[in-house]
Amino acid sequence: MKHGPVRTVGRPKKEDAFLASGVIVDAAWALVERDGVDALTTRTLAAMLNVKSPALYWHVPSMTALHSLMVERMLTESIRNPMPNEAWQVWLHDVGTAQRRNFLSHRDSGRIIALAPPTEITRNEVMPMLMAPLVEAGFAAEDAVAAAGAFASFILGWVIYEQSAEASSYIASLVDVATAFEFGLTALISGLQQRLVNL
Amino acid sequence: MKHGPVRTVGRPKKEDAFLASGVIVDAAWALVERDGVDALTTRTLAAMLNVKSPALYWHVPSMTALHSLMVERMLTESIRNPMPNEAWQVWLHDVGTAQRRNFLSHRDSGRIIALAPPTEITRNEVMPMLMAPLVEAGFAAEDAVAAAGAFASFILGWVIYEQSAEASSYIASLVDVATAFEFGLTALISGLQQRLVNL
DNA sequence: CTTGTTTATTGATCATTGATAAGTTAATGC
DNA sequence: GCATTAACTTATCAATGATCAATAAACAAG
Repeated sequence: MKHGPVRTVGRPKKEDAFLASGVIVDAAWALVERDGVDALTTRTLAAMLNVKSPALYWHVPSMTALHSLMVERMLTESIRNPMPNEAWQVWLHDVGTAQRRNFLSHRDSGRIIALAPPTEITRNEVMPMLMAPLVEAGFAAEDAVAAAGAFASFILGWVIYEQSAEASSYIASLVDVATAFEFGLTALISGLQQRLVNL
Repeated sequence: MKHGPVRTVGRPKKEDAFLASGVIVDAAWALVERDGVDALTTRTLAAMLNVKSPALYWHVPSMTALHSLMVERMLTESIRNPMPNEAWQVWLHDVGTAQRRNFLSHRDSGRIIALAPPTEITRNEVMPMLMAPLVEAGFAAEDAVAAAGAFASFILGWVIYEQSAEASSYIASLVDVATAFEFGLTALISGLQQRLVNL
């Protein structure tokens, strides 16, 4: 027995696991992946951490803020800079593929993104990380923003549909979903390339 | 006074406005557009219709079902078939522009789409209406599905970001949002065109 | 060591929310 | 006229996000 199930009021003893924002986010994803986003409540999450629900509010200001943290965690996992001499088209294609895979590996992530305001990290790290290689490739600054936005939008929308049981079973009845995504992704990238050379 | 504020139990008198699924959907959108999706509860919606909340359950089985009906209403508003001799690229561009405008005119529509399973009408009417002109243009059946999916995903994702106060103010600080959307839309379409000729 | 302060939790409690059950009555069919 | 159906109401539930006061371990100061 690590620490007994009985717990008294007050500050936890030192050997007890400390809660922290990071630990909470991990538990939240674990819970969502097991039971879906509707099962993510302050009580179930707290129970998973051997804690009562008000304790969470010491570390995280609200449920919505937790959603944002969850998104932030996920986004930073699946973005990378281009390797030296890697063509931007190849890099973008790879990042897109990785992001879809990453989103899909987090159950209900599309819905969570949709209801979580982007945090500062998203704005100051993720977006610039997407845009910089495009500027490098010759896109005007505004076009790079637009291209990165289109790319992110396509992936978010796609995952939302793919994670909806009804939508995805409908699509799957018509076509192989992964192939269809691939088709759309390459189309978008080649369209961006065309906008680049036509200047 | 049309009908007094006092209402008795039981079936409503004939001159009272009947509730119906369509009326409820109208009221729901009106409410969401005024106060946002978080204000859409069974009670506020019922109050708007001069009715108590359990009455809604006679016409609509659940809140989620209502969301689906709201989405259905919106989608069918902004899709059209191509006009005779209208190039598919022009048509798709126009439909995309109209859909973004239409989505944006319904507050929080992106979030509502994200949490509403698509209804049969969406599957059996909206998607085919998008795909048919693409097949006509020469796309293979599977490619038309993929193209329509990519198109719908791009627009949904874009609107979600644009309707998020934080995301949209961030984007707007860098670029004109409508122009950026236009850029992404034309890129996607020209990318699809390229996949069509490369066969 | 004692004492006061900070940190991190619990228990109690609220207002809201989606949803159900049972009662009630106007309209409708026979 | 009478039974049935349609369409509501009132009353009520369990679940949820959130707040507040009480509490105790940890820690810093003297």
